[in-house]
Amino acid sequence: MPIKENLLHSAGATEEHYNMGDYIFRESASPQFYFQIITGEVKLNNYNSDGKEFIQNILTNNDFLGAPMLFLDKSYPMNAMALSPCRILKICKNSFFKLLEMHPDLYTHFCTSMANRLYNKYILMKTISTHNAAERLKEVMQLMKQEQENQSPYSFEIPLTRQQLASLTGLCIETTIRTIKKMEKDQMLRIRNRKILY
DNA sequence: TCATTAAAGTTAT
DNA sequence: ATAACTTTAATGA
Repeated sequence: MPIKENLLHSAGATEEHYNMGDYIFRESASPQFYFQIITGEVKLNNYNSDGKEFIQNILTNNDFLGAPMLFLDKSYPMNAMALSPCRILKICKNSFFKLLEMHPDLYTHFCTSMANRLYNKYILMKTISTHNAAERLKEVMQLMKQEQENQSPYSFEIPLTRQQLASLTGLCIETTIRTIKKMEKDQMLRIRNRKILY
């Protein structure tokens, strides 16, 4: 799914380092680069007027950041912040488009990646807007788990804090915690030293 | 069914 | 130590 590292390098990409808490880009800035995570985790988020955070997505190794906006003459609708120390490949818009033109197969793969992200976004949004707390949380966990090799029950440790889970589903943290406890009782997940196994 | 508030326990830096 | 995260309980929309 990701674009090969050496290919990006030969097209002029540079490797950027970010510390935890650093912004990669901010809401309303204008998109100038294609970013691809080598290692680390990045969240895409917004804050509402009360300061409450909504996390759009949490991205990790080999994911790209904010790429769809390169195709539009619009500013970023969200922030991107490093959740851990990150190594990220960065290449300017023009070089990126040249690269895609030179490699039509790459273009296709890239479109597929974007479509896939969009698809998951639709799934999550429909669940968040129509379903109860347990179903919302289950959907977030399911979407993360489907990337995993091992699909057997309780094999996947959710790499998110309760807080992040709440911010991804639009729930408050207390409801998130209580609902997770209830889901454990209902055998939908297990909890081992505070970590959620799904 | 879920948010809010408050208070306290736990873990990570 | 201090901040960040987790948990429980009470109350109200």
